[in-house]
Amino acid sequence: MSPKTQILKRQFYERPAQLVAGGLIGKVFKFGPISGRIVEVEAYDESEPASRGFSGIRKGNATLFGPAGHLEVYLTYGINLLANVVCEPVGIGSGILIRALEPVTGVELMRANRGDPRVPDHRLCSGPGRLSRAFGLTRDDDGEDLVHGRVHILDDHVALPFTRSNRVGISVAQDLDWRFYVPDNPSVSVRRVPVTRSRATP
DNA sequence: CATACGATTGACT
DNA sequence: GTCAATCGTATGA
Repeated sequence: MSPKTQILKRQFYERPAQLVAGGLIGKVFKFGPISGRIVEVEAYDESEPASRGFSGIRKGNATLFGPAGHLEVYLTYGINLLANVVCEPVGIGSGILIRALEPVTGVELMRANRGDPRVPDHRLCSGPGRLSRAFGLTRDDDGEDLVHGRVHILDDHVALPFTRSNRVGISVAQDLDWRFYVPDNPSVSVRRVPVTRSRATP
């Protein structure tokens, strides 16, 4: 008998981002009728310069410094909303970027939200901006409580094997292997990640 | 004020 | 492969 599906508890999130990140792989991100299984995330720690928390509390990142287990939704490139899971106790600005999901329920709603009927299932949530759009997230969802609010992360006891690489799309701290993803999963974002060279080719 | 620039995406050569 | 879209925030004159 497998244990019952449950919402992840507050204490799950009150840990360093690198630890929570690995724990999120295989969990289910759910917003109303729409849900997807997490297959790619990146950890961002307050102490390193690629993190939005690195420079302290600012106008747009207060949620990140709030209590763990909340969702931070923020705009990048003036175009895309990205979703962060807040980690660590109040006052620490660390979190996890959800980068890709494998659609589970509400696939046609996702396609409608994406606005393109030709998008194949495995591309609906294959990127941080794409999944925010597929789920219909808005800036009003910034600060949503993942434990008691409308957006949840569920544990249905499905374990997926995952590996790590360096993170995508950043210009600093590129050496940290804080991207966690399920190898060969078709929903993982396809952007090429710069290879971390331990030694430059001569 | 002016300007630079993102934890990206989609269109195009 | 290259590049524009688009806008809130940060930084400097």
